[in-house]
Amino acid sequence: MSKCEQCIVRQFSSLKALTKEELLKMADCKTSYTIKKGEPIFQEGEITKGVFCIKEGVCKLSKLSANGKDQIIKLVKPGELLGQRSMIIDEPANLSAIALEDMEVCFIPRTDVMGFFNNNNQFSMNMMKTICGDLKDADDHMVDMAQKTVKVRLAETLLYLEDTFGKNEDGSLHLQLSREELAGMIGTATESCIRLLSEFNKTRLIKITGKKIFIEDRVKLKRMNE
Amino acid sequence: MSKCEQCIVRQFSSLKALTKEELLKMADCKTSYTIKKGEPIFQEGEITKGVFCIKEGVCKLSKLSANGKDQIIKLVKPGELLGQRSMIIDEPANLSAIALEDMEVCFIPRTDVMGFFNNNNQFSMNMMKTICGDLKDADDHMVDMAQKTVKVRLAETLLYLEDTFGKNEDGSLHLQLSREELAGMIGTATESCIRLLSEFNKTRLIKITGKKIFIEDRVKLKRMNE
DNA sequence: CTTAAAATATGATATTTGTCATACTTTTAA
DNA sequence: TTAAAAGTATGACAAATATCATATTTTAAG
Repeated sequence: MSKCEQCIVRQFSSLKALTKEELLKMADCKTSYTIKKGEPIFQEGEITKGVFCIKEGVCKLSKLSANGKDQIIKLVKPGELLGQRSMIIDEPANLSAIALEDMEVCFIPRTDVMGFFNNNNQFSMNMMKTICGDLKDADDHMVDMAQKTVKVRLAETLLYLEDTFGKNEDGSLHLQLSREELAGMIGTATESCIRLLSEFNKTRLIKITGKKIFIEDRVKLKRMNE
Repeated sequence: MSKCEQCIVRQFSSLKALTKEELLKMADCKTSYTIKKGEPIFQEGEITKGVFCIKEGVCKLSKLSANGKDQIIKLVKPGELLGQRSMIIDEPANLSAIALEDMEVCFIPRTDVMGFFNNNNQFSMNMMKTICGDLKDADDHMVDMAQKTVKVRLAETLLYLEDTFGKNEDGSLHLQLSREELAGMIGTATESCIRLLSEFNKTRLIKITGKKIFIEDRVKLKRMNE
């Protein structure tokens, strides 16, 4: 069992407020998992009995809509926690978490997290701030969905992907989403997404080489939402 | 200065966890306001130095989008608190709060709420749960925005308005929104909203008499999102 | 290596939604 | 009380987006 004390990613989440003693205790109660690309960490409606800390790999939080399409609400990266909301209000998961890359995650049982939560004010405050940040993001995202065109949403999403997950050495977006997933992020039909990507490719806003996407003109992509 | 102890609406918010002593203290530090229909409680970007408790009247939380349209994120009713998120992460308001009816609200300064927050675990837990609930609602709402048609969103919104704010004695929706506001809730152009209302009226799903809207066929309205 | 399945791409077309113009109605203020 | 302003309504049209069909390319499985 690896030591939580030495885990770098905890610095990026609410967990950074935990004391050495708490970290030792956490190392005892946690379980580590390896999750392959495409596999779920948990599914919408499932009762999650704790919180997951992402050590490696990116996953999507999505929800199945009545029309059968998967809407992606958020992408989650190493250092972040999953399942905080469900833990606090003790409800089944509202979203599914599915690995977009091979992942390493640690599971910490509800009772233990709640223990830290009640005893360590800084920890609960951090978690609260994270959730408040998520709420702000969700509100902002909702306005975009309601008021911006698919084209603008695609432009914004491409920039977000580069800013958040970076580029490969060749300059292409590091996080590779399928066209269907990209469509799920911007909330449109897969065909519409593909069509707009082609258009962006033709107008030199991006360059597409097989599965790789290169952002060629950040300025014009940014200007689209004005 | 009225007594918080005797205020009924506090039962419906996180404030119900406060002790008698805390309520007495709160009565001392709070300020009561009357806000006329159409007036703001606070605006997007404004620094709010505390939390508002709604005693009477309904308000909308909205955000101005780049295209100049106001997207309504949430309607807030008596008993609920406003400005919790901004208080916790100490940021300017992300949304504007504007009265839809004449309102009575109490303002409680940040430092006082934070005092209760740090000393009364049940209170902070309640507030946290409220925010988690808001986050769930926002995520669900986002999926609707992205995946459902304007027609279905209108049907759902009408049912929501009846369920949440009730009917007048004549059976019409108690909360009267302008067509523009209704359009802002469902995220569409005002004309589109009006057109669909007319259609619903013709097909007897609703009945429109001047500004009044009567829901005539709940079952069919509900079935639209299938 | 070969074949089936999945993902990507594109055309044709239908549907939805937005925009602009304009008329009518209600509310507000002088 | 009346004129102006705001809100509501509707038509005509344009633009955005979805859907269905089908071709091509890529990936996965045997």
